[in-house]
Parts: sequence; structure tokens; C-alpha cells
Amino acid sequence: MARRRDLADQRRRLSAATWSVLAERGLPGLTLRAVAERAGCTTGMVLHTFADKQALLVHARELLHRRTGLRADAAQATAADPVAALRAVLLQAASPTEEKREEARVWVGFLAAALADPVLADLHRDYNRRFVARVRELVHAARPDLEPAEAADTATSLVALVEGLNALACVDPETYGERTQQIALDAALARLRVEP
Amino acid sequence: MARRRDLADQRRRLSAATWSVLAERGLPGLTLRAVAERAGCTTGMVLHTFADKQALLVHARELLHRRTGLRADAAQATAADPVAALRAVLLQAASPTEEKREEARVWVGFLAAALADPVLADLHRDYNRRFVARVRELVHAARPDLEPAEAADTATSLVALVEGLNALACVDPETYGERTQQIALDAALARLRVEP
DNA sequence: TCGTTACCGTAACGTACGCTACGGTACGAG
DNA sequence: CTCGTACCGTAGCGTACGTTACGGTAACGA
Repeated sequence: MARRRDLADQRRRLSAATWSVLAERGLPGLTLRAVAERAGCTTGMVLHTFADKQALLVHARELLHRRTGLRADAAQATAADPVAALRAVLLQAASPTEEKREEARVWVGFLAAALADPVLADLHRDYNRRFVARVRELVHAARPDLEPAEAADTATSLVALVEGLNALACVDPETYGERTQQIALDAALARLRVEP
Repeated sequence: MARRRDLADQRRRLSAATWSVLAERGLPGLTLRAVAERAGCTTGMVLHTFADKQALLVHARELLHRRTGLRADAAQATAADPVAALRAVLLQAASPTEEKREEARVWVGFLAAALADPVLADLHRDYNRRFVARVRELVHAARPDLEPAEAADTATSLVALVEGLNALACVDPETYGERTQQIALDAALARLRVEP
């Protein structure tokens, strides 16, 4: 036996480097060499940790989803009432701050990559459906009187609004600033507080 | 003098080929060779028509914007009342049909390309702001009683919803089908019909 | 009809990519 | 301390990219 490595930690570091490069240089700049340089290692180490580039992307995508999921759990848990929980979950999924906007750029990059890669497309679809399901349950908790179909439509609408805010904030953070995103979300949520 | 070419037509054809490749193969598959093959010519002809790849992308982006703008004009003109005009403009900007979904994939591709290319980013921001301005005026026409700031917030919200529907329909057309998109838009527009 | 010239296809250049193979190196076991 | 092995950096392979240069070709004026 010889020296052992922390494989999980390496994968985590390389995924973080992948996000960083993707946010900064975009999809065309996401090369194994760039990821290796950002992680402070070589392409040899990257391809000893992941079988190929797609495996790296898949792991980075999964880890990103898990991270946002945990953040959503936290936001949901600390909220006082169901409406506040719904608002907290949606707000943290949007990208008001610069840090979140970087995450939104990563999200757009993965979305564009998914258009050419069926595996990434499956992941994207799965994860988005899970997010819709979470929002749907929160909508149901906030407004138990709504029909299931109505709650589902509301959830897909809210998720679309959030992802639209993310996409637009990527390229025009001035128009889609923190205040604007909060106002947009609160306006959409206002329909849940009063009877239609 | 010798044979003359229709430069504008060539540019139009190559831009159409660019959209087609971008929708089908995604951003990584958008190579000059693929565009040339789709257009039925060679890379030599492409680079005699455009100075370089970026010029081709910029032209394709501008033409796409002009096309969607004209379609929005048409939708707006045939509507009976301001609310109907607003609804028609937003619906045609969303992607209910398969044909529109292809356009949405192109839109996502350009968005991702804009994250790495400042020129494309400028175009994207400009065009989106113009779309927001159009929607803002339609909102004002539909609800003249709203404060300007309120109308602006409503417009940015509606645009975000539409683009979110587009982005999500790209990767999950089942969840974000024609009916769902219409319901989402109508629900958002319902707030404009009644006094808050 | 013929020469001129704008046009574009062909071929190849340099570069950077994903990926592989091999050799050196550092660590844990004995 | 020393051996053996798991690990990873180095170097380079083949490929495909954007771009360029040049020669052939087709159309227009005369």
C-alpha cells in the first residue's frame, strides 16, 4: 500500500473549480486545462479523479443541485409560516446578490450544455421537477384550499419566474437587481394571500 | 466587372443556418464547418461573407431580434384591446409550439454565449431592455391608473416569467407545455384586470 | 466571343482541445 | 530504514477548431 487520497474531497474541489471557470469564462472556456489550473493541479489529476470531461460536469451539476437543495431546506426550516417559507425558498433560488448571480451564470451554462448533452439534460429536468414539487408542496401548505391542479400551475409559474429572473440577471444585473427581484416575487406571491 | 452576389441574402441564409445548428447541436456544436454544411456551402464562403465567427453570431443575433420584434408588432397590431395586445405579445414571446421551442433553444444558446462574449452580452441586454420597454408601454395602455414605477416592475416581472418559461421549456417541454405556459401567463395577467 | 474580375471552393496552417501512457515521487507497511 | 505501490505530473498523441491564402470558375462588359 502507498499514499491514499481523499477522493470525495478532490471531486468536491474540482467541481468547485468547474463552477468557478464556468461562471467566469462561460461554456466555451470550460476546458479541462482551465479547470485544472483553477484547482491548482494538472489535467492528469483531473482525469484520474473523473473518467472524462462529462463525468466531471455531471458531478459538478449534481453537487450544485445538492447545495441549492440544502440551502432551500435551511430557508424553509427557519421560516415562521408556510407563506414565509415559500417566499424564503423562492428568494434564495433567485439571484439578488452578486454571489448568487455567479451561481445563476453557472446555472445558465449547465442549461446550455444540457441542450447538447442528453445526460445533463436528464439531470436538469429531474432537478427542476424536484424543485417544482417542493414549491408545489409549499403552495399547498400556504393555501390548502386550492385545487391540486391549481397549486401545480402556481408552482410551475413561480419556478418559471424565478429562473427567468436568474437568466435575465446574468446579462443585465442593473435592470434585474435585488429590489426588482424581490418586488417581482412578492407580486406573484400576493395572489396567494388573497382570495381570487 | 464580374459576377455579383446578394450579400444581404447570403447573410440571411447563414444566420438561419446558425440558428438551425445552434438549436440542434447546441453551443459546442456551433462550428463554422457545421454552419457551412447546413447552409450548403463551405467555410471559405462563410468567412468571405462575415469577417469572423463573432461577426456571424452578432448578425444572427440581430436578425433573430428583428424577427421577434416584427412578430411582436404583428401580434400587437391585430389585438382588439390593450390587455389582449399585451397577452398576444407575451404569448408569442413564450414558446408554446415546437417551432417556438427551437427558437427558445437558440435564445438560450445566445444567452450562454453572451456570458463569455461582451459584444453578444451588450446586444442581449439592449434587446431585452427594448422588450421590457415595449411590455411596459403595453402595461401602461392596459392600466393607465398604475404608477410608472409599478408599471415598470410589472413589465420586468412579466418578461422574466416569459423568459423563464422559455428556458424551462427547452429542457422539459412536458412540464412546460402549451397549456401550462398559457395558464401561467393568464394568471400573471389576471392581476392587471382587477384592482389590487 | 473573349478578357477581366469578383467570387468562392480547396487545402492547409497554427493552435488548443480531450485524452492517454509512462515515469518519477511520496507515503504507508514491515 | 527500506521496500513497494498508489498516486499524479509531464509529455505528447490524434483530432477538430478558426482562420488564411491561393487558384479555379463563372458571369458581366465590350
